[in-house]
Amino acid sequence: MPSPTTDTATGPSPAPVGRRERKKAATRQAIADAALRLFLERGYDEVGIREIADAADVSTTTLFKHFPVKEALVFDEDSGQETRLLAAVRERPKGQSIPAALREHALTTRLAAADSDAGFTAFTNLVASTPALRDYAQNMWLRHTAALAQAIAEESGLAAGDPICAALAHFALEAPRAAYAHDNPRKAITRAFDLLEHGWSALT
Amino acid sequence: MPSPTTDTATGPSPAPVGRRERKKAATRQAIADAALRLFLERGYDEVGIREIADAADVSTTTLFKHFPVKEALVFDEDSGQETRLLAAVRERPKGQSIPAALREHALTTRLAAADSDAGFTAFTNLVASTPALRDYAQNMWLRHTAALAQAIAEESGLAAGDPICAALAHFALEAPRAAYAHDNPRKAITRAFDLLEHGWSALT
DNA sequence: TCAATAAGTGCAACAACTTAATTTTTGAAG
DNA sequence: CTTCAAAAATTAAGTTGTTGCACTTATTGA
Repeated sequence: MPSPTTDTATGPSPAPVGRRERKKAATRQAIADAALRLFLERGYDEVGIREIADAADVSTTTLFKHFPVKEALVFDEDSGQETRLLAAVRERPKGQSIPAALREHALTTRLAAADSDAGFTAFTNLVASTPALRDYAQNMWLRHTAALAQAIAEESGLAAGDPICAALAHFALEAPRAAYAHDNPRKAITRAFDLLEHGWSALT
Repeated sequence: MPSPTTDTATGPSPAPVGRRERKKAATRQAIADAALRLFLERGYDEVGIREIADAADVSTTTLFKHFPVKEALVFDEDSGQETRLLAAVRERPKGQSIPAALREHALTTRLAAADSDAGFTAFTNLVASTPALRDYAQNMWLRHTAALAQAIAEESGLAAGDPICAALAHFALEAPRAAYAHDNPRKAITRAFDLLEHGWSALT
């Protein structure tokens, strides 16, 4: 689940270099911010594309150059999340196991986004209460697990279709979700990944 | 995966009684048939709603009274499928285990639809090659597993959220899918459900 | 027979999205 | 600094899925 906030820290997001790319990124961000604000204020279905474009002071065509469909406005930095997730596996320190890398990623990136962000709950509610967004998020989640499963297969040398890869990918993305309901998410995540780590090392 | 063909046999579908309901069913079928024919001929995205309505000789308003969204035209009898699936579990003969009931249902209903229907492959290809339909089918599939999981929980007396129910539901719907790739689907299904049956009896 | 109800119609409208032609902005070469 | 090609944004005019509304027609049950 992507965080709705603006990237302020110099995180792992590819810092735009030229003025051109910086401006483009700024426009994109202005659109996403305006959209999220309006959606949270009045609900996803009550806000039209034109209105968002007006609020961000761009034309609707420009809006669609940045976001292919309306739903994508809500899951703005989703593609970045997936990139970082795959990077966490592919570029993990030598000697670190794949589940360990995933745990680290879950603890740093995902938990940090969740509890530093005050609007996170509101965001989650928005998605949960809007059918169109629920469906979109669900399919997004499936694409992420598929991509992660493939990356795991490549990194571990297992066959691309091996169900173990799919299962690990599935659990690794499900664990943080389940942990939010827990009173101590940090601990819940750690223990869940302990389980995965043991199972993984036994099976590979 | 639902079969695209018209119901001709007196299957478990609730036979319409009054003239009114019969007519209604007839229009619905006319629309679905026209839609599928056009989609197979020219592709999902190349056929508009208005064209389908014309082909079925109804107004677009009427079309949407029968099918809430365009995608639903393709998965016409999906809701019936789900009903029959749940019924197979809930109304199984006394003494029959849940996995056994699911196997029977897979063997009769689902396999029968698949290899009796010449257009089945074309239908599958249509869905697989159209992103909108892939996504829709995926979400449909998830709703089915959720519904099945709940039915299994009720029938077995396990807690509603028990992961075992979700897992059995998942595998029971996945098995026939995987079996189509096999050279002898009937045998593949039977063996897959043997596995589930043993696991189930051990765990409950 | 008659009134209630449900199915179907025609049309206009809206919102999401596309396309094409045009203008502005920008990075960099001369 | 000027010039120029490409990227980004705009304007305007569609197309398409989907809905609302006012209305007709057919079926049903009393």
